[in-house]
Amino acid sequence: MSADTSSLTLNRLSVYLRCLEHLEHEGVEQISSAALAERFDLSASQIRKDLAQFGDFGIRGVGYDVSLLRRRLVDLFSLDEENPLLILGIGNLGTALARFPGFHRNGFRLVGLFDSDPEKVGRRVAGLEIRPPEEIAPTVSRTDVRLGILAVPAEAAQESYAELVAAGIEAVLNFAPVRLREDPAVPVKNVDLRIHLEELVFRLANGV
Amino acid sequence: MSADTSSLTLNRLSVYLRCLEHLEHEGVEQISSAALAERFDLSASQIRKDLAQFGDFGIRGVGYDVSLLRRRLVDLFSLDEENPLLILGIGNLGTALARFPGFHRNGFRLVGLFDSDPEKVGRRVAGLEIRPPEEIAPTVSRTDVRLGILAVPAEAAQESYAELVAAGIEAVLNFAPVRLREDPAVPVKNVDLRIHLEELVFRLANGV
DNA sequence: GATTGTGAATAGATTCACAGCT
DNA sequence: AGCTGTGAATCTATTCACAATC
Repeated sequence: MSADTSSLTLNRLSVYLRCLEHLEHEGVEQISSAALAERFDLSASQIRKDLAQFGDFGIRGVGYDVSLLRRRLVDLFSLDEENPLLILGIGNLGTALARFPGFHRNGFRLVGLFDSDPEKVGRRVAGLEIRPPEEIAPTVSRTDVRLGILAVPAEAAQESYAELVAAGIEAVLNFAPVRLREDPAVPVKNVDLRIHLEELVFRLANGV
Repeated sequence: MSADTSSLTLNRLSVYLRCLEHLEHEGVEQISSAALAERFDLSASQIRKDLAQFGDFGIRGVGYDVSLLRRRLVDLFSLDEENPLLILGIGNLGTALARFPGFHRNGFRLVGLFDSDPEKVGRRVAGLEIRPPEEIAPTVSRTDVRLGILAVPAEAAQESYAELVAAGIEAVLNFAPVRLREDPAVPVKNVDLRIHLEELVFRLANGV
């Protein structure tokens, strides 16, 4: 299947999923691409093209069945299962992420919290006990967790990424403001909060 | 000046800034676009094109002066001043963001925390007292804060955005997983953590 | 009559390749 | 001799416009 889908398309599909959840909650049953675009300030032809990559989800002359399309997208992203996650680095940000509701429902489940600081090991956050990094590999074997969230300080990020790779983690969401040297088998998605602020400040200073 | 710079370019410039900070810390004084690209897995011609949009920062035959280029980028993003920020919604995520070191140095300064929950008003987080949303407007007048971070639950996001707009905030970083109906004068950048996880899960399930 | 799915057209971003400096 | 800055070439993404379908 289309493994060559761009990040742009995939990320828009996630947005459509949020919109559909919203509409289903409101009790809307059918919607056309034009109405969806109007309602959430999207592009109708882009919605159709994005969706058409994965199947004929709509009905010509009618539109899309909100609930059915939502289920299709949930299925596309394997969100019907509970995808296990672990977090390495339980500082301020790691703690907040551990408590973040979106990581406990909606297709994800936190199965481990790790920190190299012996002071933190043994504490409980969000119902899980913080464990030392040596225990990542056993957790991977036990739970089949494939996704790791990296929330360590910038200095430790490269080394911590290597620990995740060595333990068998297959993809990493990196919150450290550092460009990691990637292992080709373990893709990294970076989330750098300052990047967004910097863009907004630039635009404010330069008139959009 | 080029106010028509794409987000793609601006975000890469932020990445270059991180790389230069790293290099300066290591004591590197000069670097060519090719070496920079090699070191951080970037594209040399793209680095040159991105930088050339804002001036002739390099020296032909030599490369870029690390410290000088870093200062140019800091200047470009107005990070030499301390850009004031406020946060609306001091739950788990808002609290973590308030404590996030990147929002206290590196060109930003938190000047206000707001929450509509009377239980929370009066508590102190990261050295600031949480205040009710009515006090956003006075804070805007007093501190000239232009940037607001929205960290409220999804249901409250649209209304809270409207409060920020009404109080005179000029740009918003939205952490709620909702597409906001935007006021054309107050741009929104969305940070949806689930989007990234969903992309990674999709790629794992479909072989990159 | 309305709306999808899609090839063709346009717009935008990246890479190439080299002339122009140091 | 080496590396930047940049137009031209390529690649990617978005929008248009309409035939196919309900």
